[in-house]
Amino acid sequence: MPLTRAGRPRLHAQRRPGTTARDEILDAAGELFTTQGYAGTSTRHIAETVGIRQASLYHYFKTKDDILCALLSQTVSPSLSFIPGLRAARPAMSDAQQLHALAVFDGTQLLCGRWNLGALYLLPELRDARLEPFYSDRERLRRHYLSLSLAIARGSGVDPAAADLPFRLVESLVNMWSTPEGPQRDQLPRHVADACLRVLGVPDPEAMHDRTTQALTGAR
Amino acid sequence: MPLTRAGRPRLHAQRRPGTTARDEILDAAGELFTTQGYAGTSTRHIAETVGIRQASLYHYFKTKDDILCALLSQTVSPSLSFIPGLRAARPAMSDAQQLHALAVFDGTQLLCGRWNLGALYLLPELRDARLEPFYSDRERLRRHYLSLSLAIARGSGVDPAAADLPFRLVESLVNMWSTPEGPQRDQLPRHVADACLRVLGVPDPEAMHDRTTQALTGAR
DNA sequence: ATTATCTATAGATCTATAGATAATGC
DNA sequence: ATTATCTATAGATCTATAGATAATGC
Repeated sequence: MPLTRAGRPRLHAQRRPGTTARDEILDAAGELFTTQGYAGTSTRHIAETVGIRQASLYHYFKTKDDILCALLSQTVSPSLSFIPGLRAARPAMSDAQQLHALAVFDGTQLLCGRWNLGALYLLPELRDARLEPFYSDRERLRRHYLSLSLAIARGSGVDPAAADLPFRLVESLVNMWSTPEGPQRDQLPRHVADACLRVLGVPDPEAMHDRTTQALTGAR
Repeated sequence: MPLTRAGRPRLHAQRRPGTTARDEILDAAGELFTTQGYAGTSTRHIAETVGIRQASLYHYFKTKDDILCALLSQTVSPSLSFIPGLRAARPAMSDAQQLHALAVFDGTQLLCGRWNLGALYLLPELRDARLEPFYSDRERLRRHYLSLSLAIARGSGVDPAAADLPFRLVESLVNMWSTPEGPQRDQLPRHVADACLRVLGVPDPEAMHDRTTQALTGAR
């Protein structure tokens, strides 16, 4: 419980949330990268936003690129980790119920962060070799959406060309990120998940969602 | 029909399509802005891609910003101009038929260009005061999608929260731009338009599309 | 001694301007 | 004379490194 910490004191008091300087930097970079883009954000600008000198960033990150990597690694993995649990829930949950649950979880992840980090994946400037691991995680997530969607489309008779759209619908939540706070915004993932099923020809997804809740809680 | 043109000759032969130097520059900038981002593309890089010197760009554009504006102005306007024609087609075309036709047209616009210019609207770095006119055009387009969608959702009983999704679905074509050439890709706008209606609770949009074609051609 | 910051700066860029040059047009 | 290009460069960045400084920890 030290009141002050080792090292030369900063010129400015802390302005960013986070228990470590590293977290403060990531918070500032998260805001700036998602609003000004990666190339459009200078290391000086990040440092100023944190309230430290530009060179001090390099005590925590070897390069500007490393800051981006640290941010990206927070993003896709929770949704990927959600998948094994879904698999285990078979056959209690139908493909449609699984897709719905994944879309709600993934969509909530995208919307609930302090910054719109999901939008980083859509920046064309980031198609870089160094970032390949992150994009391949994301591609694995997309494939899972795709295989669930294909199975559902097969069952309903909808053209399989529609099977990429559920992933795209959830992804488009990053373009709705600025929706003002309120129940409207909180329900977006649910509505998008419903839309995913409608696109695949499943009628009445709302009722199905209620059945899912029952299946998971064991209620009648 | 001059074999050469006025002015000092270039050091390199033409590499980019276009009848004027201005068009060559826009073609190069279109490729680079959409793949490397705006801030990530230097004027030197654009000039090298065209095959001229960096300073020569400034004979055609006052600033780097002006190049971007010229590109953006090519994008939304065709879809906006498509709307009055749709309005005139009422009441021969239902709201659902109008939305479908708009989505096919708009989606085709997005996919058929030489570069993925629609993606420029999703770059966060471009939320700039100077570009406001372009974003407000785009917002007008979104509102039109929204009002058609709301009317359709009212009719089908689907939650009105779904009414923003058709615009988002069409918009997500910019993330599918790299789909390899072929019938698959050509039919994407059609499938997305179908999906727009399914999201709004319209069953069997394919059949409806055929009826639209009949209404417009006057066939039986 | 270790740590976290600071100051200072090298070297590479980046945008935009000034003015020279080499064609055509009249 | 006009035009489209070129060369050269000013001045403002930008990333990253070197090394000084001012705390705590032992």
